[in-house]
Amino acid sequence: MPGVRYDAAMSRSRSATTHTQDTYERLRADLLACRLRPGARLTISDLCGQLGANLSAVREALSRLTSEGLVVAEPQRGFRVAPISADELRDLTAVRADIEGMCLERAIAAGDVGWESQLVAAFHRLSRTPEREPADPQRMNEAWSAAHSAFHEALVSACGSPWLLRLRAILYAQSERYRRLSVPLAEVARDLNREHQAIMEAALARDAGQARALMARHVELTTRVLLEQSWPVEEKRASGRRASRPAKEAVASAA
Amino acid sequence: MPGVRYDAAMSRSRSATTHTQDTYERLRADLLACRLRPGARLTISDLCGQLGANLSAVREALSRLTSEGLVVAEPQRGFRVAPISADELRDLTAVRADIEGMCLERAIAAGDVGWESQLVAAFHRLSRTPEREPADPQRMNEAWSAAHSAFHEALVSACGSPWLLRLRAILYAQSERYRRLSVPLAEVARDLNREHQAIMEAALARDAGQARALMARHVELTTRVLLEQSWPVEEKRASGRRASRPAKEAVASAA
DNA sequence: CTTGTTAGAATAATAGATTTTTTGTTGACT
DNA sequence: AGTCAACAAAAAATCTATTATTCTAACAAG
Repeated sequence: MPGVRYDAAMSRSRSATTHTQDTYERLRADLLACRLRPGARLTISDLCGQLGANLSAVREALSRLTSEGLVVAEPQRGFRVAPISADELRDLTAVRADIEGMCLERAIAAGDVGWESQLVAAFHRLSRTPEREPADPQRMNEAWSAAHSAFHEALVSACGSPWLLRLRAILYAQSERYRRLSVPLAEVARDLNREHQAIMEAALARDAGQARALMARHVELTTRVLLEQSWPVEEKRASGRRASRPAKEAVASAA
Repeated sequence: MPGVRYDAAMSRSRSATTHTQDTYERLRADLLACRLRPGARLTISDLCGQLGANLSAVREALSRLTSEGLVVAEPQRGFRVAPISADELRDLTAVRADIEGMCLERAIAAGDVGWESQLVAAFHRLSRTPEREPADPQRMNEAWSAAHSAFHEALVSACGSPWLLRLRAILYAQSERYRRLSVPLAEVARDLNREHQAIMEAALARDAGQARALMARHVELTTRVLLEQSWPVEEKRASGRRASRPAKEAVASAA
């Protein structure tokens, strides 16, 4: 009787992932997209409702996010979304420019034709994806965000050092939150495609110095845009709401 | 009646920290000291018994350690101590040499006399602490380990970049596991005090180039010692035990 | 003797209930 | 009026029970 094999296949496909893992990924996406606002209190029971998960799952997911620096835990007072600040942004940008540069240099030294091809493909996809939601130009297009991440990953994928790539990934995720906040601000002004293309061409030409310089400028430009806006992203504490919403500080995607 | 204030003070002192936090710290210490061996299966219920904690606390602690790369989670199969390998050690060492160098360079540029004093103090303590347990020279002295960590932290504390220091801390912790494994191997052969002193003196002399070079050599030496030992740290799988112990792969401190 | 199957035991994942701690509010007192 | 303590409501932390999955090993068939 082949019934058993069938059952096994079903159960395996049913739980390729675990409930906690799911919750973690959704929370992480909400954090990176700033749908959960920096500094906001994260009430476990609310999150359970919004994500359809239970206490344990949410708590575990938040614990993981704590070590990633996207959430902060305060001993008997629960979790908050990690705050942001101009100082941190400056620091983060400087460090990220260095680390991305190191990765890029190694990738340029070690990359083969497979790396080149994937890079070209990632650039093509990115350049053909609109940066903002066609319906609402204030909002970033999720597909663009994914393509942008994939392009930067392709650039450094031949780096050869798992640890360097891991550090890079941490910094990229942190920067993503700030990038999201800058989107509603800088309307146009900037030709991102040209910047990306220049970095790619320097990389393909194996000009490590030029590639690093362009990458550093690319990373720093987003930061400058955000810092020049008189820093409008501070957490507003206890400001009287206009009664249009309940007293939720944070609004997740899964409501 | 002042009874209330008294109660409040008591309850506050009773729970300066949370149970989960405790569990996390103890597990982390066990991991860094390799009392939990790389690759070993981490059975939640066993850990509960050894640490006197409950499921949730252990699970949360393990989740945090997962993002730190000290533990790996396998979807429906629980947690394992993160494995080690010669390849990873080589990578880790190279990256850590770079990052420590960057931190050191910045600290040398920015450090004031307070930094110098703390560095001298940390070196003094380290140099007066025996590296190995006097009773059992195969085992590393915990106090030395703490002093070593404090010395390296003092070296870079004036770095001025929280993110760079954070990356450094991740890499330092990872290296600590390998360092522990190398202790029973390299009997003497090496004058660590002299190495540390040389780095300190270069730093105090504000010779960034020299300090970086010495730091890199320092980091790489431990690695070389370990790699030259024909890599004796692989996880032994399912080798028949001599029946002296139960089938526990991992033995924690709190048994 | 090897390979594959299956029942049972062990363990991980999930869910929910209970206990502490914090927080916000009311009311007494200066 | 303003300050401080007691109380009540909310939320976090802890603990326990239940369900689902994996692992072990015994057993049957080739």
